[in-house]
Amino acid sequence: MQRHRATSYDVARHAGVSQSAVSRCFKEGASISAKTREKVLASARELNYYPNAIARGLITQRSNLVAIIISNLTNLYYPEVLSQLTERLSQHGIRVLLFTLAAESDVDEVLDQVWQYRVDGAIVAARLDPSQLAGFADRGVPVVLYNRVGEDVPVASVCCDSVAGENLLVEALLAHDHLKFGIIAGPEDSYVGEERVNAAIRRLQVHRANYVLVRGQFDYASGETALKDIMRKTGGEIDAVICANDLMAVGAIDCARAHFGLNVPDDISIVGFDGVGPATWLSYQVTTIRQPVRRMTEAAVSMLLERIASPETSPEQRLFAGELLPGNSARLG
Amino acid sequence: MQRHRATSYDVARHAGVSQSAVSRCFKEGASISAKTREKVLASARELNYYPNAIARGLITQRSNLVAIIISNLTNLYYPEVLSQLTERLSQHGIRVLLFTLAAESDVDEVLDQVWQYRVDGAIVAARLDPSQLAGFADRGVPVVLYNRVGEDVPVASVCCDSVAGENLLVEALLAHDHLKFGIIAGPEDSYVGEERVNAAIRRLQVHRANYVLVRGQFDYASGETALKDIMRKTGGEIDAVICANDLMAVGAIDCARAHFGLNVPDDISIVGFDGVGPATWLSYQVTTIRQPVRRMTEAAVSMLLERIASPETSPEQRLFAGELLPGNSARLG
DNA sequence: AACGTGTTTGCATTCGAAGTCAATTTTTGT
DNA sequence: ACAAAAATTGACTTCGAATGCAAACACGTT
Repeated sequence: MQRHRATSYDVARHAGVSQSAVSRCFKEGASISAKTREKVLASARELNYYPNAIARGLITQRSNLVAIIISNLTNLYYPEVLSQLTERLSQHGIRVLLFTLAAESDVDEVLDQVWQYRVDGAIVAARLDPSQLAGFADRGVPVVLYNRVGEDVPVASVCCDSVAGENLLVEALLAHDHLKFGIIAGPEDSYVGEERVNAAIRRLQVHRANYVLVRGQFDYASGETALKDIMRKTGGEIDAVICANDLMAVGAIDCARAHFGLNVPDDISIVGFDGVGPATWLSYQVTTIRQPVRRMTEAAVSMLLERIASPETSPEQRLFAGELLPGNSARLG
Repeated sequence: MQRHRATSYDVARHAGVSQSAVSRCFKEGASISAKTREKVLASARELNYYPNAIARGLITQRSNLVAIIISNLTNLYYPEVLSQLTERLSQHGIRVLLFTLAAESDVDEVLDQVWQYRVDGAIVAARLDPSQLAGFADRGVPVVLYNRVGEDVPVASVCCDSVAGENLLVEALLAHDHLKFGIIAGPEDSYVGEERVNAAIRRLQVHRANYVLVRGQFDYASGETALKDIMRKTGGEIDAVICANDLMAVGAIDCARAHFGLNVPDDISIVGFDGVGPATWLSYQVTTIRQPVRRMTEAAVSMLLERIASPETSPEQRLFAGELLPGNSARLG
């Protein structure tokens, strides 16, 4: 039995029916009598037959595969997103073809592969330029962007509202006598990173507050070094640091305490974004915006399924408000 | 161009050659003249043709897909493993079909899907019983287990040596006057969890040391509650806590500090296992065993590729020693 | 010009399941 | 019991690329 895996013909022969009958047994609502069905399923079980999804995909023009393209799996926020997306898709009988990117700008190499597998759709958490988006449109492959919107081109997308979130944070800080700000941005090619930082800056400018900006890489280590940079640049004259994500906030908090002997939040306030696991750990309790991950992944999957079912569904942006986690890393009360 | 994606026939017609010629252009080392090749590739580019991997898979009996089955993506350790595996496989032209499990014992439901997609191989970080392993063997699908070994059945596997690792930790603790131990285990259905805990216990027994055991779920919260349990059960008479992974160690450290006002490591030593990111953060600096993830993923991928190329390659276990990270959460000096 | 060698090329078939259509069986109504 | 309607069935074709085989071609020799 090992060399040659059973095909529908093998099962048909074994059950004394035609291949068509076997095929129909595995399709919901196909015309088949209960008796034949039983007979076929028994043979299938005996021969260890599983329909070949590859062959099925070829004829039905539906691979039941969805590509998930994701940039920083190591970012603590994405693993949760990924596992939720996978779980939800799998409940709908759809498998996940995973593509990871070292940097958000590496999408191109990956897309070639995506086209070859004739995926039914894609969920993308990476920046796509208009020509890349056109690639999806040309091939009739629905996409849903995750935490990104189509630049210039309308695309279906699910986002957590960066602007509203940063406004909440900045307003809260300003309302409690913070005047001098540091900002720890993400890498320049990150969409969310730029969006969050720009939102914060705009808000600070409205209030004519001062700030210095330093770039990090979204990881713990860059939170540390970025804070050092900020302290050096400002001579320690800093009330609050706004970080583009929680992981850098955590790095900055540790650095403030260990390296500068500062008390967080009494001497310095540090805020993040995401609401990932470590943000709520007792040592940090980061003041941050928590993204409603469950609702967002739910939305992404249902939007995608909808578009797979009817490709002409028009683009839609779903913007979810984040929740302010007061935490204890900022002086807010 | 959108409705109907170009096929090799379209390209053939456009370039004025046969379909065979087109096919040969996309195969390394096939018999094709430079001139035709150019012509075909030009047409392919113009028509936006990408070979259909589904159709190719059907005829070649190779899907170029590998299943990765992984249990706790939220465990901080696995995202890194997953992204490295994906990256390495993708360098060999192999795509990843991802299957996530809520609990390690849910494998069965997932395997049905795996069979349907005719994957060329699988990397599994979940417990497989002999009958499940037989399923792979029967179908000639090579498997490599990650951090697990075949129970009763020999299977290719890559592991970090739990026994050696725990021995290092326990010996170090015993050598520095720790006498009363707490153990925070993982869920019962976790392979690595049990292996680590059993190794630690055996070592403690050799030295006739006392211990109490409490079960957690491998997450931060259960590290906290488990420590509380241990403190309650022992009335606080505890020198060291051995945790089945870093995440619970971090939870326990925070709990010891915040809830019991203990100083780590002066009042209590807490050790973990994995060497994940947060373990090295300044607030924790967990004394732990770091798994050589890069070497392990490299080994897993190359073992799998080897077995895909020659299915008769006999089972092999590769056991990697972990490195003791002294950290600063245990009194070892 | 005829021959042999080696390279390109196209034809025809194959992979495994799904779906169309016509033939057959079963069910229903009278 | 019989015709008409409905349900079930099987033969055959289809999806798109790969490949064995034989035909066609290029090129160098004599």
